[in-house]
Amino acid sequence: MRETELDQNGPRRRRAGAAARPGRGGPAITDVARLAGVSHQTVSRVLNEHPNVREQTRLRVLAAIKELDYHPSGAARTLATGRSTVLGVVTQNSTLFGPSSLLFGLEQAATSDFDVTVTTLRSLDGIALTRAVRRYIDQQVAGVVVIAPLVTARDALADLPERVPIVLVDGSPDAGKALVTADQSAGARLATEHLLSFGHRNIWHVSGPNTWLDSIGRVEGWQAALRDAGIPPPPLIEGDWSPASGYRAGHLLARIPEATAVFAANDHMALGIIRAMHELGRRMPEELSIVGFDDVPEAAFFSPALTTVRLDFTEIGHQAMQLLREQIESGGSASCRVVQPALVVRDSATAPPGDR
Amino acid sequence: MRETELDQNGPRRRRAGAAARPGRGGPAITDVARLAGVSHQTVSRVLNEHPNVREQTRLRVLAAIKELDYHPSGAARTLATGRSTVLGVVTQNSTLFGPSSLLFGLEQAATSDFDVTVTTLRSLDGIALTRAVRRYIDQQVAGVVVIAPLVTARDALADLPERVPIVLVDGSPDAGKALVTADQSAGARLATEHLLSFGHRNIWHVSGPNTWLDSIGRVEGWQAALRDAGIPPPPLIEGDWSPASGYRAGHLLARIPEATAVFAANDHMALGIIRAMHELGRRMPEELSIVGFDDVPEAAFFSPALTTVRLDFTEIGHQAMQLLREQIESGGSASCRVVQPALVVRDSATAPPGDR
DNA sequence: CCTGTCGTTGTGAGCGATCACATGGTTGAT
DNA sequence: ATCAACCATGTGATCGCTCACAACGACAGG
Repeated sequence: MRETELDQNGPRRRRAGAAARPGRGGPAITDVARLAGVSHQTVSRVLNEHPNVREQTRLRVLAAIKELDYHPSGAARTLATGRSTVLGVVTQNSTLFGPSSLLFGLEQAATSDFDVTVTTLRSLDGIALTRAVRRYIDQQVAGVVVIAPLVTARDALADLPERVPIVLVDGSPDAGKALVTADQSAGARLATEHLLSFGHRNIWHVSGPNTWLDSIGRVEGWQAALRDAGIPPPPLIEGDWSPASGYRAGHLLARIPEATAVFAANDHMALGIIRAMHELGRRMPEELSIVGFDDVPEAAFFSPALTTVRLDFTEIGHQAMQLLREQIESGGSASCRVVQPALVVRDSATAPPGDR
Repeated sequence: MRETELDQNGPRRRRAGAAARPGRGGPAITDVARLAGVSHQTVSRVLNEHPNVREQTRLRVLAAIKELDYHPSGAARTLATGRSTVLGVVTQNSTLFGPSSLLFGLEQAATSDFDVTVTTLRSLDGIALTRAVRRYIDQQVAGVVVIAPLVTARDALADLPERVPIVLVDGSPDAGKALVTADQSAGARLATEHLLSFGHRNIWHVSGPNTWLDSIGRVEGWQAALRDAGIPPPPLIEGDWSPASGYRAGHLLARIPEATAVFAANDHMALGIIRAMHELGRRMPEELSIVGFDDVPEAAFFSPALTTVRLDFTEIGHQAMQLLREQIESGGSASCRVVQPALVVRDSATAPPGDR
């Protein structure tokens, strides 16, 4: 397009027609430049909001951009600058409520500034994780977010090249990277203290796998709360987040008459426990008080409605993005943000039998 | 570059050392070429598995690649070829089980061939959807997958440029694009016929919002199954997928004594119904039989364990990727794949009161 | 021995942006 | 009036790769 009056009959450039173009995607920066009657560099300046462009020129360029429906090529820009607007997110291939909510929260927080690409790993072991992050680095992404709730992730991430802004979510602070995490321990404390406040003295815990940092933190919070109340913690029942494991734990608990309350490390295990109690004809919360963790959308509709601990995943996503932006813009340091959970009180906890 | 033995002491180019390099990402194709003693074009041929390269040369190049830990720059390749290995997925920002499982299934199916980038939309209206797809096209993605379970998506996608391979998932066939979808209607039939087989004659349905294609399909299947059995369908109760809406529907149903069975359009609404029945002291399945849809992981632990319809989201993801590959490779046509659901029988359905 | 074809490799020109630097016109201070 | 400083703009190189085409040698057929 464009060809001024001077060379109207000269040899045609590759891009002839204005709209339909054979080879590539859309119009290029030179097309805009020609239409606006400026150099490609001036167009580039307008695109990048460089201050030293006369307002009048700016508007001419903007008009040309609009007329041609021009969109700058990310590939070319990446090639020229050596950095891109793509964010890599590494997460685990699971439909667990936590990780998948986190992903959505992150995506939401990144909108418009960045393009988010996701790699889901079958297992979060060191090798797979390192490889995934390396691949992102090779692709010259602007930054990487690793959702790393597993212990195994910690060590793998320690010896990663420093080349790229990176934020861990739900990981452990000692990796030396920027980190956003939920205060699992505080959440567990909230849950346990809620049960303590009803007078329960024998509060059991069904945990997640001990390979999960979330799990470890919740165990610690539970134990700490009990100890602070001068109560020695009963043995730990380890589950695997699945309702099935909660169900098994429920059957186990049913055989322990002195257990009047249980804190489950997630809502789905709590559901398993509830199910077991239903089967055995135990009444809740009268015979067993239960507190869960996560506040999945359906928790309010369990029978009894589950008292649980809520995490604001959207907030976590926002914090992570903020930390990442800081690093991208100013090469900032490895700070750490902790998001506090909140107790959601419903019907699944009450005073123990003896108290009534 | 090039510096043969001749100018070894000449002025150093930007990239001096083999491994550590200041400016950009890693070694470039020319570095590999130099080390292997061939031209950059030969390296390119090896990278792209061009047939006419002598085996010996090939190996030399491969060795050089390995030694330098060279990774080709996606940006440069995209710029040069005009196409990339990035897949754009457009979905809705929800943590609903279906959409999010779909996303994971898709990601899994794409692994290694493509990089998947996700755009989550707050609402799937025409404008937002079109814009998201356009943005992907501007970025010269290799293909686009749209998870479009809403009616509103249908029209928006009809008048989209043909420039890019595109596959709809969970959309409607009349958009004229390639499509992978679950046979919602057949699933609903399965559920309804299961209830019919117990002798139920008065089978109600709690549907999803009528803006969802899934929802519409399930309603149709339910009605069709009833009509085939010579039973006029009772009025439809419309929910919104949430357990809360199921709960309300449950209370409504409780007032209708002749309703002996209900088919809920998803498991979480089924949970809401169950919850309402618990509250009202109705026994399930004796007083009300329930069948759900989705088979969420926790459905087996509802009380009663939920009979439901399962969709294989991994399969859907695979099919979508396959369709997309066909289009990318051969510019193929707009074929359509339908995945069949399966009934998962558990405890929430039994014969109606009168039959016992 | 000349010529044509094929397999293998190299050369140079893009792709579409940015960056470093050069240029020319205004200003304001000397 | 002179010079520096600054603004607005343009020029050409460059990023790392692929593409089109050229070049070269080997080997066949006339």
